[in-house]
Amino acid sequence: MHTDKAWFDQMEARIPKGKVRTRFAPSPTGYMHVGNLRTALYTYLIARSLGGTFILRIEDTDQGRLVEGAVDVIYKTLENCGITHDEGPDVGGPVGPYIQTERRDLYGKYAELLIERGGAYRCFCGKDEDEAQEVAEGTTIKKHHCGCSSMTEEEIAEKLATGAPYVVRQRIPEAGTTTFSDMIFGDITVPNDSLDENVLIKSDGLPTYNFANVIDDHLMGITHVVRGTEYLSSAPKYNLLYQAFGWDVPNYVHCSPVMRDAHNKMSKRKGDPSYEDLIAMGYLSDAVVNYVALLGWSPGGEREIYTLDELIDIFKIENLSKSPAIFDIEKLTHFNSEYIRAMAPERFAEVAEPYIRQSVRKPETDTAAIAALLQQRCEKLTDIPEKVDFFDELPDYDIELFTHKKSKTDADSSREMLNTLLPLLRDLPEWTDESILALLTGLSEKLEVKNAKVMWPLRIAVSGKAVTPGGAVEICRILGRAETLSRVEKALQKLG
RNA sequence: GGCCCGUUGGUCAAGUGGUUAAGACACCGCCCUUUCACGGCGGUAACAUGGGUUCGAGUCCCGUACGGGUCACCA
Repeated sequence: MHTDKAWFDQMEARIPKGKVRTRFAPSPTGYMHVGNLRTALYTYLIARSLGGTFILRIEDTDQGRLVEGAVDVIYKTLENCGITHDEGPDVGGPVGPYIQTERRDLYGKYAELLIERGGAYRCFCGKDEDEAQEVAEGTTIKKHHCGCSSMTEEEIAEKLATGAPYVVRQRIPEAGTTTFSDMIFGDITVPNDSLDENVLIKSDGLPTYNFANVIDDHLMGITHVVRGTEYLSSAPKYNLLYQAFGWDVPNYVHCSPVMRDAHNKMSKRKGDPSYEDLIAMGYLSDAVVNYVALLGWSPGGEREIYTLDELIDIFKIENLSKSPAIFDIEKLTHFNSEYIRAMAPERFAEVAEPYIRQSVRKPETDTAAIAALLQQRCEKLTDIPEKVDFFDELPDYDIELFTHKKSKTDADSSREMLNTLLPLLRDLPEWTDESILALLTGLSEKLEVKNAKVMWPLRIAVSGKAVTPGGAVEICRILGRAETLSRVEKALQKLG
């Protein structure tokens, strides 16, 4: 069994050189965790800010966890977030394929090469023999240790001839230390005897993450390997692998996790929202991206609101934080309301429309006018239906609402005011914001009372709610004259 | 348990030997106001801990505590 040098040279020749190349390599689970999204974002920002190439690779070597349609979720999420890839399964590229299961033949060949170079060996021990490893208090974990690593050529050939199943394991030097360098954490040195000789190729012939990652990152010319800190302790082993192949070691960027609280990572299983969940909860994609960028990274100034392109301009790897960050939905909500308020009114009307229509079904109602009232006073799109439901139907309200200390109103004063108002509204020549406002302020001046004294009862009468988007004037305008008069009459009946 | 990493207000965080230790969210108060908001102004609140080094330490070193990661034919 010997390796084909020409073929390896050909693979090497495909690798683009001289440019920063990063990759986002999710495994297709069917949804995008917030932590994953952030990793994708940082990976993208590193590439873009350094004028490099951003690649999407799908890591689906775990056959037990395949999910239908999961890859589409990844495409869709990245697209919605504006995180565009230059190479990937859908757009192709010079170093494809970009799906690991489609690369399966590669790994075996590189495993052979590694064995030749002394960086790995075939291990014929069954799975069972390894299961003694219990991670319990007070127990010392014994590393994998078997005689396979020192079998002679003849013994190996003999085993292979019998068709015995085997795995390929990494060979780790027994003594000494290994040092790797991370762009966030700096140099980290570990004793080699703390490193286990992990499986690189499983008995089904597919590679483990440990191996596939190194091979793919190298063959794809990845210059900056961005991933979570859960891989920090495996990094020395990856370094040893690169060294055994004689390859350049990439820059490592290990990002700390996004936490749900001080002790636990965000997780779908524990009910934490994924990206899709947040969108369904009424958050804007741009706001989510902006907020997530600032979880574990800070540009240093006082500004917090940045577009994706602005993030590209100011992103620096050294501003990434070493410690975990807790996801705070309250702060996301704040970002979201900032984004909503900053939208062009027409654009907001567009995105708000379906939410308004959830509770405002009368076709004649001017939803754009309602949107205008809403824009400055909603934090999430999902706040909308509840805020505007009174436009369709006057709720059954308590006359206690007419009592408002600050406006100096109560049921009696409101009855009196509405009685005065009814004919004036009926006879108002024009039905516009300006004319209604003029009527109401004119009346308060004439009666020498605060505006609120006339506004409050009218707003309650037409909305039946203590809190509304917009005041009496706007609500009357949108309801139209007939509906306004009818609601004022109803109020007068209630008030006796 | 071994190895590795981390620790500035409730949360996100700035800070790279000399600061009254920024800013944001949340919270509280005041102002504005046709409700609620928005907005404006102000306030409460932090360097885990003990030793060093230094004229001087949140910033450097060591220990301790607490937390996290990892120790799979999962990624």
